[in-house]
Amino acid sequence: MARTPRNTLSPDLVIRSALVVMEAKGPDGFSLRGVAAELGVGPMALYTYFRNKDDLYDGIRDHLMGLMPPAPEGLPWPDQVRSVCRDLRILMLQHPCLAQLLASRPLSGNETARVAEGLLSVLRSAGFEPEIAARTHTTLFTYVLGATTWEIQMAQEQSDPDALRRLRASMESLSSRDFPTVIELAPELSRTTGGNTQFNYGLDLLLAGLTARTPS
Amino acid sequence: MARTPRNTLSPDLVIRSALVVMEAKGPDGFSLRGVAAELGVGPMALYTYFRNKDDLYDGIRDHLMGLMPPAPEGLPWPDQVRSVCRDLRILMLQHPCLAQLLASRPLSGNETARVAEGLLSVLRSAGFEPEIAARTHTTLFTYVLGATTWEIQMAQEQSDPDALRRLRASMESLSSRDFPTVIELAPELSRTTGGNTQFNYGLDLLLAGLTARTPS
DNA sequence: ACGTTGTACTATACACTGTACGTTAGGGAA
DNA sequence: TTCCCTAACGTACAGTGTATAGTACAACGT
Repeated sequence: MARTPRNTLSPDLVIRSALVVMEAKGPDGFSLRGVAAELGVGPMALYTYFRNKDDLYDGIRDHLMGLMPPAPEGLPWPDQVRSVCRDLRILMLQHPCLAQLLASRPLSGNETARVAEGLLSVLRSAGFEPEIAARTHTTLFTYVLGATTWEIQMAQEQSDPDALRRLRASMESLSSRDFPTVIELAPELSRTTGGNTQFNYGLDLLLAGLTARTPS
Repeated sequence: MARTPRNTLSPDLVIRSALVVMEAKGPDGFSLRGVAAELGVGPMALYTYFRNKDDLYDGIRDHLMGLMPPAPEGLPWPDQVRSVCRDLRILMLQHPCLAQLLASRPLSGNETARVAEGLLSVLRSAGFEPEIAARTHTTLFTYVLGATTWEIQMAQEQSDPDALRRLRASMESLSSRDFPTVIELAPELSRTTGGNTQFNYGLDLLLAGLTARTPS
């Protein structure tokens, strides 16, 4: 039996292969068997390094978070915050599966903590009390999560002709008496370009509210 | 063969059973076979009313959106906006699967359109230009989506003793030299009570930014 | 140099999934 | 009554995560 040599695998190698499979087949087509095949290994081999599929997900998430650049230094704190939020959005757009991984699994891991540390320390240095800093952090994080998840969702929809056709059909079927505003604004609402503008708009609203509460 | 009589099923009945299964077994344990069993029917019977599982998801989502109360009238617009956002959050908390359904499927259906119409018309009446109203709508919606998804996630985590133990372990393993702020604020960040406060904090930030841009 | 042991990987198997396909029976229309 | 349409059925398939048991290899103590 052509048994593969020992120690060809490692947690990191598994994670990288998992990422390859995930980006190739999409989060839905992702399977442990696919990862194992990518590695030329039996499906159960992965269980040496990860307790189960969710555990592997956590590994992938933390690995992706490791790609986040550090918070920039030497800028006014609102610009630092803006920068971190934009970087996270960009990373999520580059790796669409990250959105799902962030939304469906608890946060853990060193890289994830590193990112949190960056944003939190910016807020603390800006003079926010601990509790307010934590609340602000959560608000910013969840805004980026929701906004970017939605952006990815819209983009995928727009790229699937079948989904697009069905969406148009369901729009057409709306009574223009009952939903005048929705119909009036349908083009704006399903706009896929201008994602930057949309994201920055909401982020600036948050930052405007925040700077109005800047500690003395 | 004890064949069930004709026309015992209907799209609405299927959706209601699906909802029962979903709330009983959680979104992960949800399966078409489970729904069929709940209805006392073979798995393939569902395909008479829904093209596939995703189509059924859309039906459930729209059904849940039908539970949204209409936007209140006779209040200043910021209070109307606040009310709609809070109502959506509450609905998502009552039906945790809604968060997932909103994040992973495009919006369609009459009830979903009704909710959008409510918020959009409030914004238009407040004097926002069409494009700004649409952007604001998306911002508010995505904030509620992200914030409440996260809140649900935290709550589920807190209720699973195994997940909680592993989270604590991963917190302990963080170097207090590299992540002083995360460690200092760990209690605040993983706080599960005070979800109202957290949600309202972010919502108020957005509204503060918005009212600062109120059209003349 | 040689058993021994722990471990990295394999093989098999199970319960389960969504759904394609073909069949059958009940109710309404002619 | 006859016929047809269609709602619900049964069967089958490819695929899933993972429990369990087995196997061969590397390192180690003697």
